[in-house]
Amino acid sequence: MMERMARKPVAREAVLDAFESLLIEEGERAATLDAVARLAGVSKGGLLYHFPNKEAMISVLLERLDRLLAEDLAAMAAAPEGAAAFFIKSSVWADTPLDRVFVAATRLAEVAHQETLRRMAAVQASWLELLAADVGPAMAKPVLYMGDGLYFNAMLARGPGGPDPEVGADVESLLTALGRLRG
Amino acid sequence: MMERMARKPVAREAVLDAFESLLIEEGERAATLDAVARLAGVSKGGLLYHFPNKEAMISVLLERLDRLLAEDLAAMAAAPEGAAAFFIKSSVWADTPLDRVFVAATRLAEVAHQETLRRMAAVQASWLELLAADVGPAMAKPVLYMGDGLYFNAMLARGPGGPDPEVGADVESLLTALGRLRG
DNA sequence: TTAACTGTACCGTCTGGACGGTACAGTTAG
DNA sequence: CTAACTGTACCGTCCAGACGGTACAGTTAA
Repeated sequence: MMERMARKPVAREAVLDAFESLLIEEGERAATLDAVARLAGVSKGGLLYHFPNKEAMISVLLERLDRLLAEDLAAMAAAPEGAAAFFIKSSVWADTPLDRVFVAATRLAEVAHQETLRRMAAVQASWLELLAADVGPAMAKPVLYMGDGLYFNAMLARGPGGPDPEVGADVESLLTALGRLRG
Repeated sequence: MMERMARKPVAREAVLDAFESLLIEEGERAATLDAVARLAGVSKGGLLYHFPNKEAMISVLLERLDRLLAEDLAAMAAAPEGAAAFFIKSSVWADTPLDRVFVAATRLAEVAHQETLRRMAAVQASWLELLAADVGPAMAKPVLYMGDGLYFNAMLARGPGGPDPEVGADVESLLTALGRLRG
């Protein structure tokens, strides 16, 4: 098979990972092109070779989000414990690839990045649909909001290198609550 | 009564309100000193006359938050429908002074502003305490998270001049859910 | 087989603008 | 007279992005 590329673009993935990390750990303001290039171990020129501008970097990150989210939605729909329980459990930070892109995207949404906001809204709608199929349309929003609230609080709790709080007990109480909502 | 000031510092409140508005509607990055001064109808020199630096502006905004929050907590504790129902109802965006400072503070927390993060954590703890007194310690977190999730989603839904979604139905379903959690 | 060439994957530097903040001289109004 | 401003000019830093290179893998043609 012929190789179209002279060398493998190792920098490209490294840059994307670095961008994601900076968004997660230090917020959008810290995720400058210079900082991303530095963390990725790439020169700024090299970064801009792969991503002509910052917007392009964001857009590729959102593609990564879409891809991982599609997998997650499939798993949620097929979860034996039910979509709602799956959703609650997966609302806790576990440092999975999906968690990482999702939080990174949240950082962008926070600074009112339009395209990101649109995608996040679509994501919420998808989740709501699956939840409604599981717990009924009336209780879908309460469940969605419980999960989102868990996420929200975990995000607020992040300091610089802050230890992730013991959310295990929280998940337990949310699952108990879920049982009551199911009635 | 003697007037110590030659004129009333009208600019001061105007600046603070403008800062708040910019944080809410356009995010932290847009809330630059120049932008704040412009929106407040004040010169940049005038702004810096009252607030020697940006940090000072933030700190006065957080004082405003503390003040309004203390009132809200008192109302929540005394609410006839119960603290939890009061909390859910007040988790919806109503453009009250408290809503405004709170969302503004959230924007600062989002960019990892340390002092803001500390205050927000304290706020959550206060709410949790009152909720636990109302619905019991086991169901306090689920209720807290439902309210936070509502807030979180409202924030994500904000576009430029985006119409606030019909959250009335959401509140209804959350109150229904609250009833089941109590039962 | 090898020299000439092509395209990809980078590197390092520079520029123009924005931002936070300083300084300070003047103006208005109680 | 003094507090509350306005307005402008400026500084240092940081940032997005442009630009001109370099290194080298693969391709082509003599």
